[in-house]
Amino acid sequence: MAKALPKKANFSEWYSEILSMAGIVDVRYPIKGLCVWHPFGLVLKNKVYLILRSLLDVDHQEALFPLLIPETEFMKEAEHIKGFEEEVYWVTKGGTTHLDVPLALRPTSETAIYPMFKLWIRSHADLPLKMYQIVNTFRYETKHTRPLIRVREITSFKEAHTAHATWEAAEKQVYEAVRIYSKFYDRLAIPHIITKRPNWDKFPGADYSIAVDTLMPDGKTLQIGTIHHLGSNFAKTFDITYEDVNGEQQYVHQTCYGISERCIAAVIAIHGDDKGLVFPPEVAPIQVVVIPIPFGEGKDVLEASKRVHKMLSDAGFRVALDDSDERPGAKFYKWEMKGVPLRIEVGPRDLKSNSVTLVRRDTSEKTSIPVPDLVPAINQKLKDIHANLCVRAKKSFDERVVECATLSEVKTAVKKGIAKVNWCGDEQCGIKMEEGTGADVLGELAQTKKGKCPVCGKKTDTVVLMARTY
RNA sequence: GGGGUUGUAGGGUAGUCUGGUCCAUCCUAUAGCGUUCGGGACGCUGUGACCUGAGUUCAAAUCUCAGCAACCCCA
Repeated sequence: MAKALPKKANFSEWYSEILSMAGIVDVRYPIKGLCVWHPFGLVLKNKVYLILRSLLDVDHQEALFPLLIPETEFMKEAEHIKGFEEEVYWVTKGGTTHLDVPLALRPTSETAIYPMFKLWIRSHADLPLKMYQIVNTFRYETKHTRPLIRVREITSFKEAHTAHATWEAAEKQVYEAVRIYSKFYDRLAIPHIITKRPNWDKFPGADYSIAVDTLMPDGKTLQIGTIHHLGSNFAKTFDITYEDVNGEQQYVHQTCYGISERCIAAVIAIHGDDKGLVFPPEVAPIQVVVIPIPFGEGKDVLEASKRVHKMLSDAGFRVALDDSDERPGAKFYKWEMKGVPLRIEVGPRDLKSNSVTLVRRDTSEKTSIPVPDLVPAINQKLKDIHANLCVRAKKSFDERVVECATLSEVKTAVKKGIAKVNWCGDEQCGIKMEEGTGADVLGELAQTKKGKCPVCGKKTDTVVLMARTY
């Protein structure tokens, strides 16, 4: 028997094994925190980012800014530098020549983009300006790195940057970004929760930050998106102004919001099971695999399999025919591990009745489908699979979100998931809550509920989420 | 941030304590051939490794130091 995948209950081990066994990434690249996307993993990534692009392309323009940022620009925004200074890679030499101005490898691109915004924005007619780019960014992570989750090169950072005439218009964009991200994760069947990060945890240089978190199988939360209201902080630093209708110069108000390949980690971690990957059909690199079950010479079966393959391919499905000479059982295991949503078995029994056997990855349900009905049947099954993944993931998520009134309740809840607890809003209390439970305050929920702060006992309506985080 | 452990074929390991027996063991992978094939087949014949550098020594996978990398624990 081939090497077995560890059970998903041992999540850490399962996660790193499946990445390598299924061919998502290879972590053996000889620099800490960097890894290589395998072709199969890259197709997955591209399918996922296609969704993200389609949601943004409605009213954002895609651009591409350079990787290097001169120290002189990077150092302009004081809070921003402080937030990143320990994590920046610096280029200090060109060949053998020492550079007078060191160049930063972007840890994020505000300081690359905003000097250009200054040149581009002249009048209120130029606003709002909404741009995004999908690029690699570098952060010298000192904590333990983990593929797709905590890396030193983020290979696929989608960062959007917008500029608006007023603070209120920028805030409206924040809500719009929340809506876009929420829709994105719905398409991936990833349950998620939106909070406003506490002040001590906001993006360096922002007025406030909103975060999208999901819950991993081991009970830790994963931040899978952030949205920042930058106010006019960067506008003042980079002198980004526009002429308003009265002919006066005003600072712009900005937002930025980002999603990284952590979204891929979430898809893998949340939908996968003991047999391997499970993909929502929309992003599955292969949606249907056709497996011939030969007998004797096996020519008839193979011919029939080829016809099925062509029919599905012509119908627009991403379909593979596995006519290698492994045994059928070995093929079943292999394609299940790779997360293919539907398997079609074509064998002598099927041939006799001009039908095929259709097997779902998520439920293992088997059905016999007459060949003429195959295309509509597959369309329906793929829809059913997506719906089932949504329901299944949501259930597992909801079961692990627990309302708590005391710190000891929080401490118990965060062993398995997320604790909901009241908070008076005082930073000192927030820090005590973190210290007392070993968990982090994710942020405030928009919904309120009457209660008391578990530290000072003050009455409050504010509810925060707490969890152990990645 | 602090502490610890480890590095041997594509992956997992034995050998390291006590230097020579080791052109290195086993499982897996992989190539060829044959028998197989409705849930991880089997036989035969092959392929393939001691992290990098320096040191100690007649002799280093084995001992020492440094680097790089991986993992674990604590804050």
